[in-house]
Amino acid sequence: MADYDFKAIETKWQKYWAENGTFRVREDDSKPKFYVLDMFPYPSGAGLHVGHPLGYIASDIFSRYKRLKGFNVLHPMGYDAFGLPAEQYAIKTGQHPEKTTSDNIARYRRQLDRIGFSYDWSREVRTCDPGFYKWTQWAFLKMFDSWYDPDADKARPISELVARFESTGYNGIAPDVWKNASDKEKSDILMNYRIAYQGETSVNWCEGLGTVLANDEVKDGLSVRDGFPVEQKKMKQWQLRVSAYAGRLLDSLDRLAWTDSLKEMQRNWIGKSEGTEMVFNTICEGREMPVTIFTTRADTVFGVTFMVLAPESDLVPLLTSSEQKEEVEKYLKYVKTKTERERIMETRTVTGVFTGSYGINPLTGKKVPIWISEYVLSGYGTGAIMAVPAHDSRDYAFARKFNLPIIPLIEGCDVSEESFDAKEGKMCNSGFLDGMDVKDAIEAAKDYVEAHGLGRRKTNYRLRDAIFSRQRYWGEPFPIYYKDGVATAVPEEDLPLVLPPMDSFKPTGEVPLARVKDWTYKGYPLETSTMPGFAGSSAYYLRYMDPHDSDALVDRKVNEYWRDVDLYIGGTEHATGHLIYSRFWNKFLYDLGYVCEDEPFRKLVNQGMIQGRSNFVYRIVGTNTFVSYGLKKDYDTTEIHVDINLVTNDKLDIEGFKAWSAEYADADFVLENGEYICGWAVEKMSKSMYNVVNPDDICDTYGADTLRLYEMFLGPLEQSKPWDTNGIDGVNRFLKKFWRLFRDRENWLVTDEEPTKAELKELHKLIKKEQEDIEAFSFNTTISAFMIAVNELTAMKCGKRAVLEPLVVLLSPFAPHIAEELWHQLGHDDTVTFARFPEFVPAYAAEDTVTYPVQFNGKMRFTVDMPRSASPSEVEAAIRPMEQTARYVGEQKIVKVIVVPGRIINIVVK
RNA sequence: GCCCUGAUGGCGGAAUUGGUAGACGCGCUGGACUCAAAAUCCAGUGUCCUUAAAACGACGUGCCGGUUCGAUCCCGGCUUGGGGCACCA
Repeated sequence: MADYDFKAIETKWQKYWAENGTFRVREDDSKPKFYVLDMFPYPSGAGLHVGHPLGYIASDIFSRYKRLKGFNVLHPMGYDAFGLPAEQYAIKTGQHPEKTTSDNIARYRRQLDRIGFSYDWSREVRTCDPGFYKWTQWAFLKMFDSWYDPDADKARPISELVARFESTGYNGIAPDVWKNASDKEKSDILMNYRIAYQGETSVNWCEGLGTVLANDEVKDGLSVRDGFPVEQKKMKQWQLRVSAYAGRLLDSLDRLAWTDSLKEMQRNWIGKSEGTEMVFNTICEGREMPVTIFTTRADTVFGVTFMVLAPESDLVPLLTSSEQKEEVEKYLKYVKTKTERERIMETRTVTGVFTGSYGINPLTGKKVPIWISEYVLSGYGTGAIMAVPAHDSRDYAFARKFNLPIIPLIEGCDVSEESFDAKEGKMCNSGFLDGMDVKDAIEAAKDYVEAHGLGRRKTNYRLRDAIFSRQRYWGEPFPIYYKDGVATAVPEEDLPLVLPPMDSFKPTGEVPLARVKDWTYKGYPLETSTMPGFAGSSAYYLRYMDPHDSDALVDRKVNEYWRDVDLYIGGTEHATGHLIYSRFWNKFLYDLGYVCEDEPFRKLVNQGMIQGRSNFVYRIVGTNTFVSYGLKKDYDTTEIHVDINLVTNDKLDIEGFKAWSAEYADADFVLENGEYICGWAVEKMSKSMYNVVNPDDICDTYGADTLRLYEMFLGPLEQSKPWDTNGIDGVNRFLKKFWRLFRDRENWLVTDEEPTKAELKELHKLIKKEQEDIEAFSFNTTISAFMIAVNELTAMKCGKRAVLEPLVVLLSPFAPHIAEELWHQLGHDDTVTFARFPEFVPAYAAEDTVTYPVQFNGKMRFTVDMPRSASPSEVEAAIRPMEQTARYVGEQKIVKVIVVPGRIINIVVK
């Protein structure tokens, strides 16, 4: 093996690692643990493109680095295989999801294996595997069997709640009421408390997908998957009481080493707002009824000129007068016909209808009309608001449209054109609040309301309970059956409840499982919905710890060893979905004592997206002539995507292009400098733009080590960037140079000679740099440092074992195949994976210069570098010309320069 | 509208976070080796002025201003790319 033959090397070591189980791990108390996790992929039909492995490469480098540092590293991989996309793909290709999923998985695995990851594949999980989803179902049953105790602020077994109902009563349910209730009534009462519960609410119904969706699966009124319109519908669905955990999910964010932007996204999603609930008495045709509203601006209560109800509010029928009934019904009908998307698009159109009833302002006793409008949401607060048009832009727009009065409450504010929403200024027209600063007035008003029994302080969250059922086939069946209409748990010992085989599962309006004959348990009908995609991904990180355990999700002892994920790498797109759900899921399991950490992911790094880099050719309109990029301004041209495989460094392979499509077979070209230069643009990587780069192709032409190095060299991990093959030769060249450091065409060059000082310096500079950079996730700069070191050592003709051996270890996290080969060639029998990370000796890396802090009259101002050998008088001579710089101190003259050799320069000025 | 982020040569990106801006790589130019090419190696490469060439000098981190002896970095105001949230009372 004279030259660097990456193909032979990579095949050889991938086989070796697999056969020897090199990356198997087990609990080992003699070593500190480290858990590195990738967000497991959804095995889609398109296979991996070059963007997918970016995060995996980074986490693999970190895992390998930690192993060298002596950690026991858990680094697993698996597949998120249940859910809508797999089912949609299966329907599109006319195959069974089970088949497409396992085909896709096999394909993914083949692609992943080529890149040389150090996964412990013996721990692989698949969410669609009954052995896995047994524990998804189990967790659901635990949630079904628990309630959230607000006093303890944690989940507890529902049996404790039942005991309370029986003995002392709770929440208005007296012991007698409970005892006399029927099974059905008891079940209905408990449903209001269970963590996993069935409830009738307004849900996102997606006709195109034939199922309901959770909030994070909907964007701009369209389904995230396939972009079908979504409408609000009242339906009875299984839900998870995520909202009960809103406060804890928010508070413990502070403890996590996540990026600020991601934490901010979660904070926004949880949406905490502290305000006041206030009771307004209402009158409808003589009948009186209290209505509670929520506001964050209790200080503006003197400016209330009307009230508004959400169209879906339960209060609407109670507060509609007979006179207005027709108008109201017309309006409700109109609201119903609008899809969620239309509602969003028309945020500026103001609609509404008067109910015919009135509310009484509890502070002023003033009577105000009650309206209905879609700008008030039924799901937030109480579904009813007090409207203060002067200081809320939405109320303002409504008041203008329907000619309702506007009363300004802040001195000097101008509300003739728009409302004054800012929380600043002095109050007026506000009774006892007059003259107060707004911020103080808010507090004073809250105090007043509480003191006079008109309401109470209340914290609201925007986070909603998660809709947990899907009217689809490819998901976990609910372990629930209906005994005389009462939802009942399938006993734990009968799990998993296996998804029944079906040939046709296309959405027909009827839920697929309802078409399965004998979908029953002990003769009772089973729940026919299945669980959503996020169910299986909510606790998979726990299952990796103990993937083959049939008695527990994770054994308590094993869990106490691995505890939590130390480093989690994945995309930001999961910020409001998976990353909320699994935190919730984990906290729930923690409450019940099944896991020992209440947060699952200690540190989280978001890798950026890799975008495609498309190339264009320019056809002169109406001809079959193509003009090179630099000359196209002289012609009227059409831009056409060209397959990037026909382009090298933006130069078109003209013959290849002609052969690409019959249409271009006899095309003409207007060249510049004898070449056809293509234009380019950054776009999403997709087949239709002919810009998809397959990692397999890179492995074929350059090798996996080059691919790994190059993906990291492209730029900072977190940043999104286009894939640009233009620079890949550089890192490939580096590996070849690295190889030649060890041997020339015929011989191995490594000797046992003592290294020189200069050689040791290069090595130790690199050790230091790599250590610092990897810990900071700055892999691109490490690679730069490597290139410098290799260039230097090549120039020195360094063939010293004492330098080259540690160098191999340093390279192994980045380019494991070549490192493994060289490691063995150097005479080692063990694998480089468990070599020791070379120890940094500062003395070797020490610079020949000394950095002196320069002080003026004892105050540090700047630093100056001087050769280590310089004598104090030489240093002083070098400093003297800085007199000009010294002028700012106020005096013009350097009186004295004090040099403490190797330490400090103090310049005394007068 | 609100909240995060970014903006540095022809390109991707460095810069010990207030101390020599442009590391490293790509590309480009010239040279060596070769019959030739590929591969490899060497040198040069921010802009402008001066020059045979350089040195020296001036200007340079999206724009305008500020703080500082000194600003890619800190402050204020804009322009602009990317992402998130959006009738949440």
